[in-house]
Amino acid sequence: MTHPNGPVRVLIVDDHPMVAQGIQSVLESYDDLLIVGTLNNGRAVVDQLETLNPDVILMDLNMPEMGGLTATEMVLERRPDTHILVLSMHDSPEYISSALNHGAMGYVLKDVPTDEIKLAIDAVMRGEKYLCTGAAESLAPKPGETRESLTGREQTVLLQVAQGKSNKDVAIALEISVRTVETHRKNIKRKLDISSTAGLTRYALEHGVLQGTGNAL
Amino acid sequence: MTHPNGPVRVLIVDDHPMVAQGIQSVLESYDDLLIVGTLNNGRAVVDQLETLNPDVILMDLNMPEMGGLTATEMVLERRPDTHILVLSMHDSPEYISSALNHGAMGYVLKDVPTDEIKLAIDAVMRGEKYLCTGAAESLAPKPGETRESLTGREQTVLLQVAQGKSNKDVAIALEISVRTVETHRKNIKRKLDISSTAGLTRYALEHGVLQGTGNAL
DNA sequence: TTTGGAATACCTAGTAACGCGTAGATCGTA
DNA sequence: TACGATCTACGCGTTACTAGGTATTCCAAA
Repeated sequence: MTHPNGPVRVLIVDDHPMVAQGIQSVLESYDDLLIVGTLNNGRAVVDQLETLNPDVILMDLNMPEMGGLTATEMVLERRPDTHILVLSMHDSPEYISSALNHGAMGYVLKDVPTDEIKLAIDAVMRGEKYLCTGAAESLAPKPGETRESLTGREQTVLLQVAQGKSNKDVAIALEISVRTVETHRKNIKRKLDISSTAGLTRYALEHGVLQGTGNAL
Repeated sequence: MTHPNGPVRVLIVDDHPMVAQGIQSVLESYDDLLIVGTLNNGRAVVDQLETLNPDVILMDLNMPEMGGLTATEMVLERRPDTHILVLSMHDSPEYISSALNHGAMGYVLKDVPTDEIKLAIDAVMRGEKYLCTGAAESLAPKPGETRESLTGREQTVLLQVAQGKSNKDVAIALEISVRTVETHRKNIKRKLDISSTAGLTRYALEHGVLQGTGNAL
């Protein structure tokens, strides 16, 4: 650690100035925290990592230029003992587990009370993982609802379908037979209990399967 | 006006505490503003309108219980000279014009610099409408892209389609013939230059046609 | 080595949607 | 009143998707 007993160096990353400002004003009142900067995209984080030398990064996910997930990976490659705490509006399990898989130490929803951020920072600085209430609930397997998870190939197909491609288009793109695409699509619908293409698209949109995709229709 | 020369009474409404806190911390530095409260849903605004007596309401759109549009309408019914300034992440023309049609005096995107909020407040208090840069650009008709707008009926059909209904379902729901639904659908696709159902769904989701709809697939 | 999931592919029949086109009924307004 | 826009509706041939299946290959785990 670079801070035997000094304040925890916190970097705030969010493309919405209002959010960044809000977090900053909350954290400024704690004298064991030092805000070393606020940035608005992932690229800037990677660029200024050495200079700012943060212990904890509060990282938004959806940002222009470079998203939070990519930035998280790149930061951890360069400085593996940085503690990354993801801040996000999205509470779907796909987002949360994806963030954790990319190396984030915690996940806090933007609709939690502001002082919970301090709890999260303390936790990750102790080396613990931290999930806010909503995030933990979302990840927990629900009793009656053992959601059958999609295989990798099925997610790929779902992504394509949600982008507006026909079965034939998907078949060409993935270099497989149309029949195969039909089978995957059939299985996806069965697993998710969705009957329409519109439903598939909404699922993909709401569960982050499309993350990193452009918005072209 | 209830404030001949006193400070402007500002009410902040946002379901994300971090955003509310951020706005508050920005506005607290202006001594001609008085923050009379922060609420997290539209219902609370309507309930406490008399008590808080705000001159300006900074209103988020997407909130649980009661959204910003409904709240705006209800507030203006009760106190027509309240100035409502919408704060939103969404920059699609549908959102913006919808907000203005519901009586909002201004529209500010959440990704603008924080001090622009003060400009917006000053503007609406002078009785002017205020659109932040991104919002104004989004509303302005683009030269090469004279987006043909959807008729009311077409929006209705689009909503149904995006909810996952088949043409037949829509026909039953709207009590019209399947042929008619097909025609509307055809015209919508032509106008928006979209070829797939998935595209329609994404358009509906991203442009707020589905606002106020539950999330059931 | 056997088992099982995943990915691949095909069959059949039926239903839905698409892409052309055409056209009557309203309604507001120029 | 005549025009334009909107909403409504239909024909017809083609293509796409759906809902039941079954089956083969591959690879990893038991």
